[in-house]
Amino acid sequence: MSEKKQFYVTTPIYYPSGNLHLGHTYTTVAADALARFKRLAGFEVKFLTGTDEHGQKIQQVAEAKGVAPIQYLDGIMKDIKKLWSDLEISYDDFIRTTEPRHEATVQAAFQKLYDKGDIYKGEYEGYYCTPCESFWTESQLNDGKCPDCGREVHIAKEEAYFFKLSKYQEKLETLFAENPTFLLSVSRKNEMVNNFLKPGLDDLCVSRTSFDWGVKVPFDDKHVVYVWFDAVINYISALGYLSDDEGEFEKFWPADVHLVGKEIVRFHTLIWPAMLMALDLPLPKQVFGHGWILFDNDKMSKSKGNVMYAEPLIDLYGIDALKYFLLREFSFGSDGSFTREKFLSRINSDLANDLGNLVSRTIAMIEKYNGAIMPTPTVTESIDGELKKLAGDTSINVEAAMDKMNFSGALELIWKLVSRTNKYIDETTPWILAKEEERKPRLDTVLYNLSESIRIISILIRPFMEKTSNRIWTQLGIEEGHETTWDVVGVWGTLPVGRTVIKGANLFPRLDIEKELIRIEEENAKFSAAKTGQPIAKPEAAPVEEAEEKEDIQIIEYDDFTKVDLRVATIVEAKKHPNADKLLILQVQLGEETRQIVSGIAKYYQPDALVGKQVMVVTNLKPRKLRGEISHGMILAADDEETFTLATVADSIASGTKIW
RNA sequence: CGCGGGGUGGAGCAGUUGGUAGCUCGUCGGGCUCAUAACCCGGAGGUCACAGGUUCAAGUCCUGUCCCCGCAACCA
Repeated sequence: MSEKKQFYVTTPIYYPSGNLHLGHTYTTVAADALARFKRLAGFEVKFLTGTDEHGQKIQQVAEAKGVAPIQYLDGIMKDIKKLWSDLEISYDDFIRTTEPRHEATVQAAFQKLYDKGDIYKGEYEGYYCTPCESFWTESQLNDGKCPDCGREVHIAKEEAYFFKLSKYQEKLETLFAENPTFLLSVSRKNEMVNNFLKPGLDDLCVSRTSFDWGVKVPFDDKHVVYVWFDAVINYISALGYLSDDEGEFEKFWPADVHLVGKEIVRFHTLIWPAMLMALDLPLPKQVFGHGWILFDNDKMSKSKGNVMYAEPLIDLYGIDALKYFLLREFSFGSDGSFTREKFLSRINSDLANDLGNLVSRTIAMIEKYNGAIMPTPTVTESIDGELKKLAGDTSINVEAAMDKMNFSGALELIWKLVSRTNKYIDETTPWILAKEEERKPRLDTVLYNLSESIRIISILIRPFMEKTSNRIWTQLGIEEGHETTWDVVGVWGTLPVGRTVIKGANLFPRLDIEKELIRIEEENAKFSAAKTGQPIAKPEAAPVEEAEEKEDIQIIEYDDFTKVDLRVATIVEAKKHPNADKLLILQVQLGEETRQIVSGIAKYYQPDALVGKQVMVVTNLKPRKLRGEISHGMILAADDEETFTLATVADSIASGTKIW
């Protein structure tokens, strides 16, 4: 009678700035699979996700929209929760940092550290980058600009509270030295140690006075708590730390693993552990910094028009296909590139051909050869041994892979069993056995073995694809019960006989790749347009400012079209942007006028090659600075996966001529 | 010397504490016909970017070189 073991897994709390894309989905799906796996394996699981709702940017965005921050947040929250619910994410708790239970813990923790002397009052003077909400030292600046975003910084001085991060330097060094699996994957560890730990840690400024959308410092309400200090506390505030009821905290802390994206590893492996040390709390057992999902090898970004959203994929192919793909295709530690081709080919080969077809042919044979009744195995042959052995081993190996967060490895192992089972059909040739009456007992055994293997597979895939798992059970004529538990996943012969099997619809119909490529693109574009009010556009086209909240732009009136002033321009000068790799600064002739346009075409054109070219230009776009250079208009161009080409005119014509 | 990631058969990727390369797709040939034109078997194809070094042994450690990618808002 042992108590259930606990397992606590978290995702980052997401910053609710708009629509979550496939990248966010990735982390959460991974956490979900892990949580489901652990539940299946008999653990008492706590799976936490949430949103990070404080900070200057939220305040600014809300102000721009003329609503209170919390109203703005409530709206976005609905979308996020809907996405998780569409994906059937099995979180146990969803924490918002604006909830009283969280704010109370933040304040209590802050107070505790202040009382202890690990937070002290000081004065901060430095270079401040407003958009990044970061102070920088002079040596950190890049050309006098913010090293993170490249924009202007200004000297700011403020009274502030500091956390004695430096005090924990040695302890952190020891942590990394003695606990090689604290931070995975390994490359990230080197990054932390080399870049931050070795140079030495400075005390961290943990309060701000420049805005007030945050948790008030309990003993000094001019200050709000620094968003990162605030944010990481969520992992313990959700458990009730320093509240009236610390039951959950005692039960689940320390966390077994924090799943985080690679860009926030620093906060989770230096600052957060130091905070916990200061609070005299045990550290999370592991932080896993996973890679990004790129889109066609590029970081997803709204303005690049290369954001892939989860919703269209779910609508088109279902959540199981998406979850399977995300966790199977990519290696969790490193970056991976999403392409529609990969996605579709995975569905076809792994899900339709291998798994779907296996179930289909097996059930079809039981219907055909045994009147749809699950037969009783009686005649074992040596050839069965290999299948049984692999089935038994697979669950053990899958568990080991999952413990290492090796999701793709786990699925690969499961699919080895799928393949082996398909092969078993070829080896045993049931259709031949069926021709001879006296071999019926052997046929029965073969059919049973196939079904048993499928039963085992259905349990193994359950953390990743619950819907499919359920559908397989229905086809096998079983329900959730003894035979579907993890305890008997590797126990051959558990599947009950005598049940009626039901041949359902194909688990995963084969897809016509060519057609589906187009559908995905269309649906994603439609979704993106509906969500953001922006059509897919070139980078320099996006006047990002109040880009949200416009109506769907599918069809426009003629009058709308005439609002766009298109003209022929002649490029008279082109040079590289000094502070940007992708941008060229062009001087173009528009009739009498010469104006500057910054264009993101450096990748495709040499500056010299452009001079003299006539191009089409949108002249009445609101001017905008791009990396410090004013851009007054936009050059039109077309591109697909292979080619990038400027839109030009068929014959030479005077610059400045209007285009209709 | 801004920071970081990476260079492994045609494509996309794995390669744990160093021991003579694996997977998926594709391709070529064969088998089978229960099944979703699916499944099974076999073949071809890699001097693991390059050059040094450590070692009995290196894709896997060290040094150097070359090349590719990302670094505006937001953000896993």
